Amino acid sequence: MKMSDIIADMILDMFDDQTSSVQIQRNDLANQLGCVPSQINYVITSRFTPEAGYRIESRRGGGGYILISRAESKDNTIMSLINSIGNSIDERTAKAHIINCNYQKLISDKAANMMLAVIGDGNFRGLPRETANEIRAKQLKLMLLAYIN
Amino acid sequence: MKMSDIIADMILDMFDDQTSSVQIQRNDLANQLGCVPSQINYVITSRFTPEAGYRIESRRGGGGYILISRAESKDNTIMSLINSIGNSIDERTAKAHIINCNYQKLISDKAANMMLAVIGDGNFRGLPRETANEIRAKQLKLMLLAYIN
DNA sequence: ACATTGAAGGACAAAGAAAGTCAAAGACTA
DNA sequence: TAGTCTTTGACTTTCTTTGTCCTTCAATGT
Repeated sequence: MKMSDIIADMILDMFDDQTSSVQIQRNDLANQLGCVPSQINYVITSRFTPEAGYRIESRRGGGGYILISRAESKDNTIMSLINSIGNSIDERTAKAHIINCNYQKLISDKAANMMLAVIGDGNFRGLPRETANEIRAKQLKLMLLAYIN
Repeated sequence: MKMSDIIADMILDMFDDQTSSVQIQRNDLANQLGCVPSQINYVITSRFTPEAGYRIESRRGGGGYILISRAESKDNTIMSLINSIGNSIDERTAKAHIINCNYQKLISDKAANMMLAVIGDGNFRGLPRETANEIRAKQLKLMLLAYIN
């Protein structure tokens, strides 16, 4: 079996029905499994993606950690929205999605306002349209994910 | 748990709903917790910052002390944080502000996670650093503003 | 008043502890 | 065999801990 799969399984096993997040020590885990630390990063970036419903946080330095949280939301409406957003989205479409989610009570007013603030074209003034659309897509997906976590 | 976090929690616990300021004896506290005195300074400068709504006063010599006072209103604190952010901010600083706000209970976990998701460097990959910093600053300010409205 | 002394706190740098990045090399697969 | 996925390792960045030396202040004795 591939090392990457072993690592991924290991992490997956740490989630149980109760907990929706898992904390690991990168070096410890690497040591325990006999791989180099950076392979943990590889597994995380290739398998524990936003599209798969995972959010990553980390801290360096003494007592550092990597925290992997998964979306625990029953309604997967938002998850499928996340997956439907490609790697680029324009302001109009993004706005429509947000307003729609809010209208359906999937996200709160406050969250919707924060999202709208972020995806506004004004923030990307000066950038090529396509670049802006790509950044917007990444950010929107991550925000939605953070919201349902 | 990290010593720094223990110290920060200890100080936070000394605030109650009534009192908006806390006085400590650096050496006593260090002794009590089993760390070196200068670590108290580290915690204060890294966690109890003006941006997070704290003001520090101190006195040396016999009977010296450190006085930590916090701002009364959460919204005011966030407003002054917004004002302290210029038109450019790097990931590290933005992250520190967000984590701090969350730590001080100025913003919810969910909001903090959404903000962290947005300001992450990964979203801006490929852009010149300064361009990314400018976009990040705009977005962070707008999000904070959306949060308190 | 003045000098001395000891009790604080401050500043800063070095060492230590994690995690992140990136690119090159190797292995697999269509 | 081209293209993708994995593995590895060297180097970087960030955060924390520790220690040493410096400055300030109050009390005290002359």
